[in-house]
Amino acid sequence: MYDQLKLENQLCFRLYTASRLVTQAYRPLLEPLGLTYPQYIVLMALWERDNQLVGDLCRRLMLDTNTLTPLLQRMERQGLVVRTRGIADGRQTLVSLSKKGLALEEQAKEVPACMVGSWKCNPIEPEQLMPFLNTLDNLIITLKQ
Amino acid sequence: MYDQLKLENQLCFRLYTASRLVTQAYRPLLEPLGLTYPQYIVLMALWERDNQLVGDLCRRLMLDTNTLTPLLQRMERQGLVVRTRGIADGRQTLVSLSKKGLALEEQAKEVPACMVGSWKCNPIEPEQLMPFLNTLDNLIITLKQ
DNA sequence: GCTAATTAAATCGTGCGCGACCAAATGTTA
DNA sequence: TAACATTTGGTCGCGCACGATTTAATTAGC
Repeated sequence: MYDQLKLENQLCFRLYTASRLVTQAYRPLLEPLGLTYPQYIVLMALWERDNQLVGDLCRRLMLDTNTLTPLLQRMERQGLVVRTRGIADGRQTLVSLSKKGLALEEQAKEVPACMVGSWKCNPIEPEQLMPFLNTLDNLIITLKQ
Repeated sequence: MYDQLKLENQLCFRLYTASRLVTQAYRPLLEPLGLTYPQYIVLMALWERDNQLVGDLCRRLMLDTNTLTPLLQRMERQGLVVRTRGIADGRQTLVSLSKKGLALEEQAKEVPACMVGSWKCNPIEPEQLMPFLNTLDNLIITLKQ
């Protein structure tokens, strides 16, 4: 039995588990809006800036087209976004918010506070939050190369 | 545009992205062993303690049977584990390492060091590692309730 | 001893992630 | 302008995740 193979010594297992549990925790909050978690982050990107190319969203969310294209197609079927072919460049697809997608922002603005409010005890000391986020950002930057 | 809906302010988006990128980073290391990342963590659990019930693994990995059962079935088809019905209690399924699964530990023991070694720059300051892991653990404990 | 409730695992359906591959539009070079 | 390379999205297949349901074995109540 090698120490470096123990689950409790794994950074990766913690990240994997925490990410899954956070997504699970969002589910009851997003279900009333008819959204999955990945759909929610696509909308967050579009609420920040409407009318983005598929490629823009890929870079912003660090997802490849083989993930985003079907996701956006489902969202179009649900009437959350509209996809239109680029006029200048016929290869491009422009993703825009529908009225319904735009209106959802009003309901979604309560979600982050509800999430934090649902915790019985605070899992993150206030003074630990920024270092924690910084470490995550450094990890993302390092792994993105 | 609400601040609390900006992607850059989201803990969840960082966790989601970091987890995906870490799993991606493991891929080239695990592929030579014929393993996916979830299969790797199942094996880590079994290398720590062989002969566990499906339910034991569910609790240890915080995954439900509807994820683990098909995963274990694929691993059995690949000859990594053996699944046997409980003798005392016929409802149970005992998961054990095959010879091949046991032998893989020798190759896998290099994986964690290879992972760290592949980073161009160190994303985590040594003195930040423990607080970072603690925060992840607190997050997991809070969300598991 | 029979039935009801509980428990353990399996099954089913949907939605991601992602490697591998493909098609169309655009650029580039000669 | 014909030939080739590049860019942009899309398609396909497989392996998770996970809610919901089902099946089979055990236990509890009467």
